[in-house]
Amino acid sequence: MRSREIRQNFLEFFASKGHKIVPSAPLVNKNDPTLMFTNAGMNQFKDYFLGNKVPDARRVADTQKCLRVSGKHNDLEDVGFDGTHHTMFEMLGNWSFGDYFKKEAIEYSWEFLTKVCQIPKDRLYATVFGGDEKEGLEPDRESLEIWLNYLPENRIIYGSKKDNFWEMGDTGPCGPCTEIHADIRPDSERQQVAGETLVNMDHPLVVEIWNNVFIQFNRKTNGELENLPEKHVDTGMGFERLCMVLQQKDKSYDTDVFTPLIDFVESRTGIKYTGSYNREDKSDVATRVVVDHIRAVAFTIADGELPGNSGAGYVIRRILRRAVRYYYSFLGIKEPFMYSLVHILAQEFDGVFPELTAQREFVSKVILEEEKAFLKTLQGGLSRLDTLDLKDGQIDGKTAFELYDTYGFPIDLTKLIALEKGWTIDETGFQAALGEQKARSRADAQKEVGDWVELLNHPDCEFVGYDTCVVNQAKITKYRTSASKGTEVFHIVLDRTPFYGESGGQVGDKGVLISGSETIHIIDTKKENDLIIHITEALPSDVNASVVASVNENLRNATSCNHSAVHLMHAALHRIVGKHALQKGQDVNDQRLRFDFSHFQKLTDEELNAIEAMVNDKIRDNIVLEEHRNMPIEDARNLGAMMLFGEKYGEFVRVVSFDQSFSTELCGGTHVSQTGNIGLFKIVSESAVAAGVRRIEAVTSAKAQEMVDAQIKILDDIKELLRNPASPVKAVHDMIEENKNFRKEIEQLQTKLAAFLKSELKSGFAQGDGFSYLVSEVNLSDAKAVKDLAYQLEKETGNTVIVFGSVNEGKPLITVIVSENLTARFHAGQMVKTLAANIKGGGGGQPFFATAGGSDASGLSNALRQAKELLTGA
RNA sequence: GGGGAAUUAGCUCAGCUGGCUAGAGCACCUGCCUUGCACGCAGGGGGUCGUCGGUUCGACUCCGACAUUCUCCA
Repeated sequence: MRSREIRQNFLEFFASKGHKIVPSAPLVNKNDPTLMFTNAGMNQFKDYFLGNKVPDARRVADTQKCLRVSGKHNDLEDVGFDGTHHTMFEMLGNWSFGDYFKKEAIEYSWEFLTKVCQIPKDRLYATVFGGDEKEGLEPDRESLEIWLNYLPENRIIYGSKKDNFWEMGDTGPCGPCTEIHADIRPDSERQQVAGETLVNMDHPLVVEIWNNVFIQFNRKTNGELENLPEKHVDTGMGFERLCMVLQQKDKSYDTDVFTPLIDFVESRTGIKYTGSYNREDKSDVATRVVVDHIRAVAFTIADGELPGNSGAGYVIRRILRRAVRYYYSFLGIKEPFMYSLVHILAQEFDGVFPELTAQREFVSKVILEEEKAFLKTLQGGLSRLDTLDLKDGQIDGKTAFELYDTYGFPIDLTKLIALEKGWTIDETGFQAALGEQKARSRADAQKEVGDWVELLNHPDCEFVGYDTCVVNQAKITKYRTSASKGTEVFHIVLDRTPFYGESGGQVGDKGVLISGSETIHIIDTKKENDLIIHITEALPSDVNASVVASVNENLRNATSCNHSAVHLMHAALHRIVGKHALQKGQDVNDQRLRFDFSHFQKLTDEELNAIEAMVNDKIRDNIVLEEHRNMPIEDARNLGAMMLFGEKYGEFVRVVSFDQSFSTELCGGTHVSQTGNIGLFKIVSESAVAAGVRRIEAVTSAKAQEMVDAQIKILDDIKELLRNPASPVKAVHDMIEENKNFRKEIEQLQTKLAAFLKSELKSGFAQGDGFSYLVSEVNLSDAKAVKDLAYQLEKETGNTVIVFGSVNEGKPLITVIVSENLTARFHAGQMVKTLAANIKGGGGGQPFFATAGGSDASGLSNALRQAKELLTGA
């Protein structure tokens, strides 16, 4: 059975059981600070289990893209060495939110695996929770009883709390789970060793394929468990592993999920993939790394996360670079390669995850540019290694770390090259240096967030800021402290608030809380999931009193102008440069707007002018904002609202349009009530932020006017300086020409003057003992000119010593030059030091040329006299 | 967010512990020789040494701030 068919069967099966099939959530998690990437199927349903949100459907199923490359689950460094670990994988899952429970869940699993997938029943085993005395938990007899309808008792195994009791965190929803394991060993082996003895024993061919979690308890802060009013089912089945079982392979890389990619790598490198898991068979390891990593990288980029040097972007960069290191070292590829796999991947996932097909060119280009950049760093590191001067054939830890830390040269490559050259590496030293670096970063990132102090049991925080900037009777529902780097701030949550929490690229509001006669400043507002957190430097003295919450309207209005302008500009971009110019990020505050979008060339001046003109047209049209707070997502889609890849949208969305036929977007931000409020829109700059991504920065309203005024002022000032010429441009142009000519003339005059000065000085040479010398005051104000003159005279005369005294801005300067053949007799540096005493100064230089400066110009004549004495030996 | 590094001619880079009036290769221009795949030879043009301060007799070089880029960590 082809993998595509397996996935399809799963979704169709659960649809036939009344499940709603939902799309996969994006890989990158934007709202949950505790989770960088989606790492399990249930992530997007977390709020349903926590009771923060009511689900739209009680039965749901999907295939979820997951990434396990950071945090608790980090499989990155294992990938390539075995046949089961992957950075990105798909998790098939079905869910019941307070609907069906154990009986149906087990029944569906059994029916799907044995009827739809046709797995022989005698190859399946189940584990159920065996109870835990410490917790006072009974064994899960209910599940056991249900299983006995399908499996003989000897193939049902009791598991420990570790394997069969699932908890989301230290507190919250939890419950027992039942796992289904498949034994895919050959019959001969199965006859010798009973499968039930191998379950959960890390046998590569007796594997867990499906976990059904039954959420029935809530773990309270004091550790007690209480029964939940509604019971839920949460299941997860690794798609690649299921394919492995159904395609009768013992490694996921041998399934058709990976073989098209492996075939392509083989055809490009000419190196045959032998499927060996011996660590020494490097090309096989490298092939697996490449075909695994391209999936993680391509899908994350398609979900809107670009390679970068912090956060999720940095993780992507590291995965891609790991792949490059492997193909570079073990597949003999020295040029960008990963990008060429994108089209195969897009083809394989066409119709499953449309975001990749739709952005194939973009994703490929981003990867190509990133590969180019890294191959360049590799080259730099290689040449640096080449010039390394080694004592006793060892690269010390500090050097290895410097290569890695500063120049980005991976340590494993350093090791490899060292090995080839017969060198060793001080690895302890390297690890020590790395440890120091980590400690430093951790110490800095140290942020202590206190526990919430709950004042009111009020789970929701109602946002009323679309309609008003003031709430008169708000109550504080909870607060906590947060300290970082010595400064302490407070996080306050209100039952109702007009404050917009930073999200969707729009800054959080600032303003005040007024409690009686006290005024507390809100310095920022942030969002954590659906919680709006007001950040203050102080708490009101009575936290139980109701407060007036008031947003700084000037800042808010300026921000709204910029946000609405972004929408108009996004729409204008689509009309002027094309539909491919999709939003890749935005940053809107009261000062300016910044908009990143996918586009492959620099925007021309004409395009920028056209965009600016179109936006200003729409501003003058004074289009009234049309806002739908709760529109079903299907209706929004039918309206043609712009939807972004990498955003997770709920069933009901907020739709913001300025003339439905012009700009309609899903958006949670604040906007002007009519476009005329924006006043004026001016583009400030256009630049590149990453491969295939351009950025426009612009200003609106008062800021735009300020900018225009400032520019006009500059022009007025220039005109005035030029005495209001008919054409200032021509006037400046003429001036530049004139200036150029003057310059040439001055240069010519200077050379003439120097020649004159030189010929005059030449007659002043005196004869010493076997050499000539010249001691003279010269009237040149520029130290460089004196130096030039001295050099030239020395060159033309030869076998000579020249001493010049000059005054530059009231400060005396002595310059001494000695012909190379005389430096044994007269050391310019020594001489100038002696002479400098006369002018209360000091100096030095080389044996043949030296200068000295001082503070007493009146001593210059003495200095020159002394110079003559020195030269004549008097 | 924190650490490290880089910024010198159109491009790629050298310039060590301050002082050899800032260099190389490629590219460009002129001339010669030749017309065989990076031709050769001779000559030449081109640099506010990222920006702004400071230390010093003297700063590409040392110190500080800023900007941009690279890189590692969180």
